[in-house]
Amino acid sequence: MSKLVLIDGNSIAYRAFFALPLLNNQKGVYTNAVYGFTTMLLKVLEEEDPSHILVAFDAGKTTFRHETFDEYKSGRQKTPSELSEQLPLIRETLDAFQISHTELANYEADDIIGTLSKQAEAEGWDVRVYTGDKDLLQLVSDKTTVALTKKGVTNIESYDVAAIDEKYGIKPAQIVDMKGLMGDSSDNIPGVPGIGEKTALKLLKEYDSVENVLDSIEHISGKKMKERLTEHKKQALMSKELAVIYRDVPLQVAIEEIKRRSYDTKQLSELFKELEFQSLLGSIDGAENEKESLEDISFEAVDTLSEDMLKSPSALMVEVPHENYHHADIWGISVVHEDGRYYFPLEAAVKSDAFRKWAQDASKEKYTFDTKRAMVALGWHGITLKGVTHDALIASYLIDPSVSSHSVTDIASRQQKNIVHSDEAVYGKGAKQKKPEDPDLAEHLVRKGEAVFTLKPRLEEELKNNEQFQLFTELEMPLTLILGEMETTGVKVDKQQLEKIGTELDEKLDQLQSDIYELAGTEFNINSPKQLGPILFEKLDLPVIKKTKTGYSTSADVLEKLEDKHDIIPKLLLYRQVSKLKSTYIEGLLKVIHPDTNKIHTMFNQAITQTGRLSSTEPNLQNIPIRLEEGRRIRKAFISAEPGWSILAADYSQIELRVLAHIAKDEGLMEAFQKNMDVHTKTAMDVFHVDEDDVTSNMRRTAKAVNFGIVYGISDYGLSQSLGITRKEAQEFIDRYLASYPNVKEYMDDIKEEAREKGYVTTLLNRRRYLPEITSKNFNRRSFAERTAMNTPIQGTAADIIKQAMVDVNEALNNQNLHSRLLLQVHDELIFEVPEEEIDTMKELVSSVMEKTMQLDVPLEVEVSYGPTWYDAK
DNA sequence: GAGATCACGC
DNA sequence: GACGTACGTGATCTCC
Repeated sequence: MSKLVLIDGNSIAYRAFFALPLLNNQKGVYTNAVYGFTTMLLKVLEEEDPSHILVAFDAGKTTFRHETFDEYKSGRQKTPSELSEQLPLIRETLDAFQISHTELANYEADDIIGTLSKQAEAEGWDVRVYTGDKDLLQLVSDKTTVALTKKGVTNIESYDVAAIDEKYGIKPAQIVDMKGLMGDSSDNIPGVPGIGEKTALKLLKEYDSVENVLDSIEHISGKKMKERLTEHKKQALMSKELAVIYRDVPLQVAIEEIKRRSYDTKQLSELFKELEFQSLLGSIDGAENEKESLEDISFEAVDTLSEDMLKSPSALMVEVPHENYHHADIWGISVVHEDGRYYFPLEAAVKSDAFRKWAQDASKEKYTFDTKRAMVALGWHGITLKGVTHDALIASYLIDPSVSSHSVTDIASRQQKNIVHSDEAVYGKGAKQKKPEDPDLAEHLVRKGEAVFTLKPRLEEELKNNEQFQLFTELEMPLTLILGEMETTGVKVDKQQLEKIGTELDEKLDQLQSDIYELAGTEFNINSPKQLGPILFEKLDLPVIKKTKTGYSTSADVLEKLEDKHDIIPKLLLYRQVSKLKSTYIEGLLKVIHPDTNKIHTMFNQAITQTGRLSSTEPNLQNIPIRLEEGRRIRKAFISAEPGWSILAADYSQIELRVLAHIAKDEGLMEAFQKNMDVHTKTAMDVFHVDEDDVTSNMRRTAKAVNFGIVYGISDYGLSQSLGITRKEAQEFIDRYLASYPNVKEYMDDIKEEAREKGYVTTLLNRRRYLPEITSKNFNRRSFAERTAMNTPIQGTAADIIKQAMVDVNEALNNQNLHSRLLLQVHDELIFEVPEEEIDTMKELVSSVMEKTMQLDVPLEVEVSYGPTWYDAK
């Protein structure tokens, strides 16, 4: 059975362009529409598996419709140049896919599609049309269906005859009559003034067509309506005519010629590389097997190491293929320096005194990619890696934190050095990942080493150009080692304690579950929003507050609004809270207790966030509950590894707002900190113009939310959500805030201007974040970029400070030969384990080092607390 | 395996 | 006509 897919090229490109942020490659070529178009194309090819396919484009400005109506499509906004530039690239992509595309002077893409679908139907084929334009619904028949883009590009809604009947109550052929009556503002088709979709459909249900409606004007009720129809008779007929797709276009392509061909893998992968569509490279059949040919590279694979193979400086690659490097599986090691390239298996390294000595010698310089991974994995094999002076991962991240992949391969290709295959190409991906044959693995690791070695000067040069070299060598590189030590040390957890809490939670869950079933009058999966929605909003008939794209929203903020409407609601909220604790924190944490150490070893990602903060995974120890007592108890399971030691927590008080006060040099705000006031109360005083004693709890709550908004860069919308007020009211609070703190206002304006001029913003230590969308014509994207511009220097500087504090504290611990150990960092706090006899020293030392780490115009304040468990350190 | 929804921390 | 709202991680459900 033949199946023809027809794609409305301009329409889909248009949708893709607006659905995606304005992406561009290194050369500054915009690619978002091409990307969106291509993802849709890949999905269509896979899902439809068509035998024939063609993409139709509009040609030129005028078509035969302009002869009927010279105002046709006039008044339309010009296509943005960022989009029209991409249309040739889309055609190029289609060529690489070997998919036919065509356009024809005097006709629109619609007409080409109409003509080919007619021909295909005559042959008895199935036809499927992809477009964002409802006009094409008129082509729907027994053989033809239309896929309309709903949201974005890949989210589509499919229309057959029944679906059109359901939605509009008319036949496909009547779509043009509908247009004739209601018109189409986007094409400047006038229709009949005063008639919209509703009225048009009502008339058509009774009279079938525009012609019949006009012939029956006297029977139609309503004086106004009669007048309108009489007066605009001609216009209605013309509008209908304009909407009719012409299905006998003199096409040059014969239908047999648009047979689907297999695509040109080489051309396509080259194009994707050029456009930097890394994620799509993998989805091209054959691309992962067919590695591009790289220039030969010579190396030695050895089983015994000698000293002359290990020089200073060398690139050192330790391949730890599994995401979690605490399990220490190492596939192989390569060393590359000026005089040679070597590959050897882990066993060779472990048994080699020469390697151990070299690796542990801080004076032997090493360049790596992801030092922490290599360091921790080697550490598990008893080798303490030292002397790393350059980490390409960290360098790449500092140069531009937004790039989606910092792999060796991608860093190399960004520097125009195609000398290393992707890991995916060599190892496969996902479940298919496997260790390749020895020579292939060896060559791959050597290539990575070669890339790291040769790219080092280029990356350093970029860092220096950005004035980030100091940030790199004196902050982030030392920090990597500290994080590695923290991860290797791990945190002791009391397994029995976790299990005990788990049992209690289970009992609660059982009780809640049966209560909920009883209140609902039925049993269902409470964890499924899809099942919960209908029960709440249909069976129990509660008011619908919010919908998601797949159904009713049942999120906590919705449920809170319904709290006193039904007894089931508080039970649900509690159920959610308890089951989150059980699954994420009890079961999740028990799962990641390392069998060898009985501790939890998280991994801090130092190269992921856009602001410079760290993140934590497997498990995430930066989101252990604290707000609600029920969850806070989880912290009782976090204990010190040594008997009698304590957990000590030191947190910066209001660090972001202090940073803001410093950056903006705002007197009102600075006063709050210089006098050590409660900052939210102070904000309430300034915003509401009242004395301290007259600040109500509600005023303070509002002020706190506004401060929160400032720190996290939320919008008026975000603030309105958190305070449960209207957007307008939220904006008023923001305006009052800025009026109270004029220098903050000035800072906000200046930083936006700076972002527009430079294209990026920086933190106190020159961390950088690019904001290309700050000049976007799209209001939402531009606004988002502006909020980011205001927020990133604040949050990023706070991140700089605590990172610097970690380096300083670590140095102090070493200098004073203390046994206390840094365990965790949670954005504004540091967690240590401390022997009894060092408690007093540490209380003093940690707070003074943290407070002195950076000299701001306002004092930094640190609060220290400690106890036998993390819970008690409050 | 991917995407949607929900929830936790800062 | 577009359209989505601080970030990052993780669990579960659902559909393919």
